[in-house]
Amino acid sequence: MSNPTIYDVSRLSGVSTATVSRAFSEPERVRETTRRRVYEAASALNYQPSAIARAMARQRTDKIAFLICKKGATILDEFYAGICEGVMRRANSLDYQLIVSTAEDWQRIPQSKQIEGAILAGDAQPDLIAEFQRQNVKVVLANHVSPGFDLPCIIADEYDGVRQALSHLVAQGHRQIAMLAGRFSSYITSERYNAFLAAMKELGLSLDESSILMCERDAESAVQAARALLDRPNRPRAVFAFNDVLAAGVIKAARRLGLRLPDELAVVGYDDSSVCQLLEPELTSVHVDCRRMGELCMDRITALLHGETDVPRRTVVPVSLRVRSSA
Amino acid sequence: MSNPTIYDVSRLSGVSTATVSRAFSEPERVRETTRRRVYEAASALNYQPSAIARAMARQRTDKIAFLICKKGATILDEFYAGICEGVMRRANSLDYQLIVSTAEDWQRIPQSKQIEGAILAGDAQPDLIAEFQRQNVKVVLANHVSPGFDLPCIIADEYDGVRQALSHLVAQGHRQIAMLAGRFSSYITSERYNAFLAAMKELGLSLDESSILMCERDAESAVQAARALLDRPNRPRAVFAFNDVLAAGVIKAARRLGLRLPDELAVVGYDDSSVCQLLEPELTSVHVDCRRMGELCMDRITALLHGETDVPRRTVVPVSLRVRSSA
DNA sequence: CAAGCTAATGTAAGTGCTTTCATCAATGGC
DNA sequence: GCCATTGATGAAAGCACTTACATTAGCTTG
Repeated sequence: MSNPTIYDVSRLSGVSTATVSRAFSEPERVRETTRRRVYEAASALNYQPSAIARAMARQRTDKIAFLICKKGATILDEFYAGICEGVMRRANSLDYQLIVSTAEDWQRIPQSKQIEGAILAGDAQPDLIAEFQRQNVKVVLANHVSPGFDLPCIIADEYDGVRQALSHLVAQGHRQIAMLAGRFSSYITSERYNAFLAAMKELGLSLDESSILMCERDAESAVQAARALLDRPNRPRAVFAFNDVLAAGVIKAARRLGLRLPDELAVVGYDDSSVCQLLEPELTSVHVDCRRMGELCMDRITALLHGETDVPRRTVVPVSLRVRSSA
Repeated sequence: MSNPTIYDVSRLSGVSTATVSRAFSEPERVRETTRRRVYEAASALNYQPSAIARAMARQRTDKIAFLICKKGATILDEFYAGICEGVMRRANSLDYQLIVSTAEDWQRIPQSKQIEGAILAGDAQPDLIAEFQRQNVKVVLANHVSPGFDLPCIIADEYDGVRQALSHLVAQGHRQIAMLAGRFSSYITSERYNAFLAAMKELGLSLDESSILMCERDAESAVQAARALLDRPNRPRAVFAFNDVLAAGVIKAARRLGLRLPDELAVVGYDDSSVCQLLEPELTSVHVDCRRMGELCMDRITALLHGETDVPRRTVVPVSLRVRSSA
């Protein structure tokens, strides 16, 4: 019942275990004929090298973790799922095993996980990072920058995303643009906010304090906020929402007021999540290539693991506005 | 630089490695005072037992895999992400490590992964299952039933879901109900289809061949299909869509035709995905507790791993209609 | 207080690979 | 044909734990 070991293969093929081992991990170092003998024996026995034993001997586990650090976020968040998907793809093709978890769950368990690297997505707590560094685990940050640490991080071009969105609205003739943001706690959202201020200035648009709105991060709060905004006597004709869920809220509110989109109200979202194409009108949104971000994370981790020292610290992935019918 | 081992702790605390080992894995078997000495030494050295070495010695890895088997599906599919989330939660709290991947990616890599169990979500290929069984890996199926195998599987109550949806429409006075399904290839969707036929019959509704529609699985196809349906002289007043994306397509089509919902057209979706609350009107949909499904999968796996023999083979999780404003 | 018993601890043999170093075979240059 | 070289293979020592079994310490009890 127990699995065949390298000894069984060694015996059956008549070569030493060293050769069997080499036949599997460095085939070019063993002669063609012997190699074939080994493979035959192996498949006859249905042998597969044990990853555990290998890890033990090599002192490497080929295991890395993807942790969602944003509070309350899970793999159900499309954005993080997208990054995860990218990481997963790359991890699989590089033959790394990927452990997926949230930072909270992860920290609840004392047991050492023997990972070689960790990709932290979202606002990673400094003490988590420090802990990993102490354990000599390589760390890469996704969608976050942690000032205190000198780590590779992969972020989207917030500034350009906001600029593209606003430029588009301007091109449609809008000059009065309201902004709706979820109450933000994360590095990235405040980054986006700064980008908004900067872009408004750059485009020469006046920034009316009253048209900067904050709400909770669910659609219903967005509806409320949007409603208040749209009820004003001098309501804005364009709204830039910090994410698609909020944008959907704005659209809902507009619909309920009987406004025609995009004529009477233009709406732009952010993230280009799957909901954009399900709304009517379809939502114009800033597309962020989160899969790509995930892939880059994995690339940085492997570079670190290979001992490379000149790993880029800050990689900004380009974004692009997907123009649809909401603006 | 290298991590401290059990020997270091043994030396520092003045007890044997066996005792150190026990102090960590069966604390009750070592005297209070010694235990404390061991812990002190361990924390002084910043020692953490190596999961690898432990796995090696114990012949257990505490590692299980969650594989998305549905073709083309990824962790970005909200439904699978939900199951994954449930599995993850439970896995973490039970101190199992979870490897997440798609079945395709998984099979591309020959290397043995040393997992003890696998949770296969969606239509798992028989040969994949057989392969796992051959390797003595415990298997549980999520959202799928594979007739050829005697495996625990966790599925949602398709029949009841459809029945609830249709009953609700009937309660609203509808008698002519059209159905829109994505071209289905999976076990579950055909199950849902059968449930639809059965429920229609049970409710005494006439089933007009022409009001059973199929389309591709994206929103745009649904729009096309719905448009054709709604253009008919004698158009139906209610549509039951097989999932929320299709339902969103129907709503889009209806909006474009200027129909008022739910008065002129009632729409019910399936899955209760996050989009339901973002649409206007909000989409009435059949809620499936996929997190729960994931948790149950994990429970079944652990039962199997503990050698229990009377593990339930077929667990049906209840569903419930979330009534909103689209119907 | 010795015997007997149990609880606590130690000894050492796995666990299945990798890898260093040594050995041996084969090849080529002269 | 001999010696230096290179390439292929083997022997054996880890890697960091667990655990069966042996041993010892600590109590109880008559």
